[in-house]
Amino acid sequence: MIELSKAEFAVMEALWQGYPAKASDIVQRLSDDTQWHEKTIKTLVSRLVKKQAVSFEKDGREYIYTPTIGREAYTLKESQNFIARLFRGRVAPLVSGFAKTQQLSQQDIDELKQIIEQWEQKQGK
Amino acid sequence: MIELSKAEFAVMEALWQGYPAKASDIVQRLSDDTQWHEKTIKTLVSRLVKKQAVSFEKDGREYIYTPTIGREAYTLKESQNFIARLFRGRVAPLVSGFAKTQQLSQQDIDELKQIIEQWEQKQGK
DNA sequence: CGTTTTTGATTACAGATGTAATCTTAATTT
DNA sequence: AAATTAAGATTACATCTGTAATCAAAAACG
Repeated sequence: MIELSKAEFAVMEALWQGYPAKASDIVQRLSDDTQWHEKTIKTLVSRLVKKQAVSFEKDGREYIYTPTIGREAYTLKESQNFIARLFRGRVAPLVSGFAKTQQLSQQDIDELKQIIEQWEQKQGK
Repeated sequence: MIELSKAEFAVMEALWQGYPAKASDIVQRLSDDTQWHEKTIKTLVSRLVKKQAVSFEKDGREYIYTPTIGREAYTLKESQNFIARLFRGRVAPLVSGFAKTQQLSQQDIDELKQIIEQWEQKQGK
C-alpha cells in the first residue's frame, strides 16, 4: 500500500478538493490552512509523485496533477491499519473511548444508528 | 502529548501487559510477536524512558520499568488525533467505512448498540 | 581471582520526514 | 535582446525511526 506522511496527506487533501490541479492551485488551497512555504509544498508534491499517489500531465512548462488514489479508499485502509494496531481490529473499543469521554454528539449517535440499521438490513434480519 | 512510534508502541504494549517489569521480561514478551533483537528492544525502552512514557527504579544492576501513561489514555488520544486528521473529528465516517466494506461483526454491532444505549441513558432521554 | 556473561549506556547508520534553498531552464517583462 | 520571474529538479539538513553493534562496568562462573 502507498504510505503517506502527515504532511503528504495534507497535500493530498488539497488535491482531493479538486483535480486535476496545478501546483499553484495546491499551494493556494494549502495557504488557507498552513504556513507552508511554496517550496515545501512542491517538495511534498514531488514525493507524492514518486510514491505514485499522484500522477501528472505536462501542460507546457507546468504540470497538472491528479491523485491516483481516492480519499475514501485511502482513509479506509489507514483506519483499518490503525484499528488493527490499537484495538486488535475491532472498531467498538474506539467508539467506546469517545463515548466515555463525552465526544459523541447527537449527530454521531444518529449516524451510528443508521449504520447499524443498514447493517442489519443487509444481514436480512 | 507524548508521541510514540509504532515500534515504541509495541514495546509499551508489552509493558502494559504487566508492570513493573524488567527489560528481560519485556524482551521475553515481545519475542512472542516479533523477531526483534534484544538490543533493539533495549534501545526502544531507552527512548521510551527519554520520552518519559516509561519510568524506572534501579534494583541492583537491573532496572524495573513502569509505564507512566495508561494504555486507555494513550489510545484515546491517538484515536482523537487520528479521527481529527482523517475525519474532521467525527467518528461515524470511520465506522461507516468499516460497514461498507463488511468489516463489522455481530459483536461490533452489539457493542455499538450498547454504547448508544448508555449514551442515551446519560443524556437522560 | 581471572574470565565470561549480562546490563544498561553510547554509538552507528540508513531511510523517512519536515522544511526549505539552490539550480536549470523556459517564459515573461521591460 | 537582456533581465527577471517562475516551474520543476536537485540538493540540503536536522530530527525521527528502525534496527542493531560496541562499550563499560558489574556480576556470575570456573
